This record gives sequence, structure tokens and C-alpha cells, in this order.
Amino acid sequence: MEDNNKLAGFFKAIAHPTRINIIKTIYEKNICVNDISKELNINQPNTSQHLAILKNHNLLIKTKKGNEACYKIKDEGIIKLIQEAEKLVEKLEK
Amino acid sequence: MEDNNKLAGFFKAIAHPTRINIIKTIYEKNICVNDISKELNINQPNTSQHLAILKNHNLLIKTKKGNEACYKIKDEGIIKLIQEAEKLVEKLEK
DNA sequence: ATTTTTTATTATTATATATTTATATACTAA
DNA sequence: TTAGTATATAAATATATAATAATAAAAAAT
Repeated sequence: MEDNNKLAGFFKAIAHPTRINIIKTIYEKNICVNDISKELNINQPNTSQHLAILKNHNLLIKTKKGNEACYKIKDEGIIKLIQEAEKLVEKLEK
Repeated sequence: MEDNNKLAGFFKAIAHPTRINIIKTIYEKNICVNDISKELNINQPNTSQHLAILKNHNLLIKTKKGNEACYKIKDEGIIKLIQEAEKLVEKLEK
């Protein structure tokens, strides 16, 4: 039952359209904050904040190159989980 | 991208410890509000509210017997998804 | 008919999350 | 060293979610 808190925290981390978008966008990439910000058309601080939330839940890995910060998916399991959730949502609608 | 809103809404629906608990508890049962309320030790209005959220996201099916309302899991896919999420969270911690 | 039981809804208050704006830090380049 | 670029953090505001308490609605039992 206490584990439900941890799990709920994980779901909360991905329960945001922008963060789902970030995960999908950086999949198979190692991409820096500025490029994510431009590509998704969200401002820099908000981008950093969402990235921090995902990183804090161990979904992303951060590396630094000079003054740039690059992020990538830690484990592709999150991609699979999102895909399965998408299928389930479709199925549940019927 | 618009689909991310729908998906985020789905994750939000399950991103709460009590609601995860409800899903796990009523799995393979058809159980009325009062019994859920007692079993999980949450008050009746709060129980009804959480059930309504899950039902609104098509996760539960509601039936009425006399003056009782019974709820059951609509599709066991949600159980599988939760189990996979639990495994993933464990894996990500390492 | 009235009371009891069960559930749902509404209103209130409390708490959490999100977005924007401003500021700070770190590194690079001139 | 100063100016520029990239990122993070903090503060302020707005919005959303949650929990409790109060009320309403529906059916059952007396």
C-alpha cells in the first residue's frame, strides 16, 4: 500500500502533455535543452523544469557538454509503457 | 500531439495512491461503494469521488443492485499496465 | 408515510501543480 | 576581464486537484 505512493508519483511525472511530448521527442536522441525548447515551442525555464521532473523520477539521464545540458531517455521501457497506455486508452473508449 | 492530452488525462486518473489501491482492490470483484469504503478506510463521499474519476476514464463499470452501486474493472489491461509500471519504477531506481 | 440505508453531488477549504517572469550560475568567446 | 550563450533556480501568480463537511436523491424497510 505504501508502494502505491511511489507508483502514483511515477504516474504523476508522466501525467502531463508536455512531458509526454518531451519523452517522445527525445527518444533515440541525446538533445540539449535549447533544442528541445525550440522544437516543442516551450520557453526555456519551463523546459528545464519539466526536464528536471522527468530526471528526478529517473526517466532521463543528463550529461553536460561545455555549457550545454543534454538529456536522453534512461530506459526505453518508458516508451513501451506509453505505447501500451495509448492502446489501452483506445480500447477503453469502446 | 493533441493525443498527448488524452493520454495525460488517463495517467492523471491513475496517478493517485487511493485510486491505484481501488483498482487493485476491486480486481476480479464486483463490489459496492460501502464495501470499498470500509475495506480501504476512506469515507463514503471521497470513495464515490474517486470511483467517479475512474469511471469517467472508462476504467470501471458501474451497475446498480437495489440501492447499492457496484463497480468492477472494465478491462484487465489496466492491471497489467500497473504491474509493468511497478517493474519499470523498480528498474529505473538502479 | 416516515425512517433508514446507500450513494451521489455540491460547497468549502486546503494543498499541489503549472506557467510566467525575474534572477542567478556556469561556461565560452572576444 | 567583459560580453554573450545556455541552463537552472527562485519568486509570483494562476490553475487544478484533493479532502472534508453538508446536503440531496433514490431505494428499502418499517
